[in-house]
Amino acid sequence: MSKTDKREEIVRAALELIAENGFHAAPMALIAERAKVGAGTIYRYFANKDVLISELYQELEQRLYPVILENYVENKPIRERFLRLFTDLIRYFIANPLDFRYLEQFHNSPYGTEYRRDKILGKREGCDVFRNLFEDGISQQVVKDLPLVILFDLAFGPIQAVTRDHILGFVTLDEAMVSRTIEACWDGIKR
Amino acid sequence: MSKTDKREEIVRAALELIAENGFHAAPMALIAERAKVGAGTIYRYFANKDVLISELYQELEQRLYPVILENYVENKPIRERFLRLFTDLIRYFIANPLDFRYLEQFHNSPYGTEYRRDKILGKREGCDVFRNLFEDGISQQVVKDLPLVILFDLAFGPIQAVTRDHILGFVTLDEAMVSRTIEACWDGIKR
DNA sequence: GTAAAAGGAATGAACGTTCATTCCTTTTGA
DNA sequence: TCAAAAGGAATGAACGTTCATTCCTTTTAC
Repeated sequence: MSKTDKREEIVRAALELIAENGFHAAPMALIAERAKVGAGTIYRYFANKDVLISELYQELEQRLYPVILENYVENKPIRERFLRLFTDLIRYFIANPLDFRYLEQFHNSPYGTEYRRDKILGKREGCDVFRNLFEDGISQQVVKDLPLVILFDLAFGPIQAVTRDHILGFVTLDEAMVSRTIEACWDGIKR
Repeated sequence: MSKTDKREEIVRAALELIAENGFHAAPMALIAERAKVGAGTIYRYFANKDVLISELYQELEQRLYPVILENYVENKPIRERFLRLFTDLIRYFIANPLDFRYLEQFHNSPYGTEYRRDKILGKREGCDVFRNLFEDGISQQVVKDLPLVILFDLAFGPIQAVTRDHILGFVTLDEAMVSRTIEACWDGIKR
């Protein structure tokens, strides 16, 4: 096994364990076991568990962005851009439930709160498409004139909730249901 | 200090610690210290930590329900009932941020997922006002004909998100902003 | 071409710490 | 005086992390 393979195996094992049952269910020894690697080996690639968790988060973000931007076109009507962006977002998460569950765990942990604070205070560059979309929407008067944070919550809140419920099996999001759900989100933020 | 006082102190200490920094930041020894009680005393009132956590959750639910039902009237238009219910819900959480943060922590833990599964599968009786409201809305054709779970997510998703962001100081929810946010939620679920 | 030597990646047993829980002593209240 | 309640030190399991050692690859020397 090559060097990068080992790193990948560690990251994959951590993703699986944490996504499936949360941080508390992923001791380093278990991550090592699932990655088929010695416990000490993890520390050749990551300084400690916090670093592993944070780097994994960043990797997932970096995988996600290009995919949802692939079909996104800036100079289209706001509504169309919104539907496209959020449809592709839900599709990505449905196709990659481990990624979704991991991001969720991360956001609901002290790591995530800190991260969010940095993003909102502008200390960290995020995926600016969303911000641009909402700002354009406000200035074109097709989106409600509410604080950006609230618009984000109105859009991402339901998306996160329905995706979680689909992955947990509480509801089935087929293409039609995804579409109707995102239309409903749009109804919430549009003027 | 009377017997019930001690129990209350333990519950209060646990609520504070867990709400402020999550389960991992609330070891039994610290709960005991903050409650001004011996570590062993906790076990006279709760069989173990899981029981303490679950009973505290149920207590918070039991405190919440009467408050949001206080001004709720069944035979009013759906829209009015929706606005009243969710406004009172947000107000309660803003007035009781520890309760909100605790419920959030609980819901985002394995306890919470299990709990939610039981509720959705009907194994546990919940606050049926919400279900009745949405079902009435659908049958009166004023609410979108979507699965109940999705309607819940469309309504509770944003509410949870904005409340969290208010409590974390990312936005300020004054009365006007609460009202506009809940109107936006209504726009999302109404036909 | 081959054997010896070096380098460094990988290992997992061992360590110190933290935690939930238990157990035994002390205090309380009737 | 005694049973119940409270206290907190003791316990052992679980955890993240370290480090002496092994193992494997690459380099060196002839």
